[in-house]
Amino acid sequence: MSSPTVAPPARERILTTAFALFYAHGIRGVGIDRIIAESGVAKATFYKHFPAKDDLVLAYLDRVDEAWSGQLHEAAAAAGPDPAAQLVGAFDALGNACRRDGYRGCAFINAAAENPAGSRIHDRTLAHKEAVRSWLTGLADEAGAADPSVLARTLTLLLDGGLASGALDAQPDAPVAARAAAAALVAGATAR
Amino acid sequence: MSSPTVAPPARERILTTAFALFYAHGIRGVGIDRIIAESGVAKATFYKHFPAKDDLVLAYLDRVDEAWSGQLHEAAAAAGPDPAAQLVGAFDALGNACRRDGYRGCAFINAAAENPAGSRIHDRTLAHKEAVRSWLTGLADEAGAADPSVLARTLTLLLDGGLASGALDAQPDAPVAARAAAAALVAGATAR
DNA sequence: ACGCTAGCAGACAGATCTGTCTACTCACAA
DNA sequence: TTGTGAGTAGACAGATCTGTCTGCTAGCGT
Repeated sequence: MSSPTVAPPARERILTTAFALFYAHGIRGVGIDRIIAESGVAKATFYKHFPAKDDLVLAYLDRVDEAWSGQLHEAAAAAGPDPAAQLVGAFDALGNACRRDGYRGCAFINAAAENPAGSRIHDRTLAHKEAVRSWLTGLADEAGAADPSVLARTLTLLLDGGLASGALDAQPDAPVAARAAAAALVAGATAR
Repeated sequence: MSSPTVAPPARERILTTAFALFYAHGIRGVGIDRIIAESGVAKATFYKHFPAKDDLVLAYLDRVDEAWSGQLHEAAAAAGPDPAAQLVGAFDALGNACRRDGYRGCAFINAAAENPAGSRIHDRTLAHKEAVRSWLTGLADEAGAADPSVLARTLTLLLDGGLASGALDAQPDAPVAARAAAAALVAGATAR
């Protein structure tokens, strides 16, 4: 045992609580008061760290981005050094995510669904998806794909489709089918 | 010409208004008062037709289901009599949808994102997705796919992915890539 | 000892949202 | 003519939600 659980800083508590609540109930479905109550923080403290609810939402999305990108990269890396194998291996992250309890789809897609097109939240979602796609494009390029950007785009479709539909029926065949389709498409696109 | 368009019935006006507003701003983003005001209906009338907001949402989703299924079937039929070609042709509906102005993704996915897992709205979404998938499974079967349910599942992933990500960046290459991938997968699965 | 910063506790204002309820109008059919 | 059904107009209750503001406490460096 180390120190007697010193102190969890207020900002961190808020963010952790918001992460769980936003994801589980949707952004509009969770009020500031509830976040305040469940994170055990004073209202003034909350508004010192996050001047408006949207600021908290953005911080939440950043945390989601960090987590999801990490899982994607890890899964890809676990597939070994071959870029083509990494493209397919990334889909293991999808399977893991869908299997997790309380899984409710892609937090970014959900957030974008609740917010108008020009909003900061919508833009952040776009940036996230773009980052994933450009990472996949890089891998596809290394793998020698005929058209890396098309392959990457196609793979993001499978990924997003798996994220979206896996949220509905919990049946595990969605990520399996996604992975298999990815393998076929990667093989087809890199065949020489 | 039949009857001279007698009167615009209240229920219909409500539904039309709700369709536009819910889709554009999200379900939680539109209040009853606004629907009342924009459809030019009295509050009592509204609550006579729809005892609760959720009832209106359900009616809205039914209308969406009708429209989207219709477009899917039409696009498939336009591809001719060959079931394999129909599976690919269905993706033209995706392209048309993404190209439409004010396109904001799949109304069902968006609705599910705003509502908890056990809700009637969530269930309705599930039923819709299930209906699409079983229709695709039938086509895949007719097309002689080795495993019709896996092919259908894979195609729904591409479809949902296109619906979800097409909502973010308006770039038209998503539906194009989806269609191309569908063609490749259908060809691969039905090859003998 | 002093002041600064971080935090806690909670009242409060103002807006908004769902749903109820009363009262009136109009068309139409018995 | 009289009743019924559908609709209009809008006040109202009660909840909830965001954001502000006032006080108080406690650690910490100087």
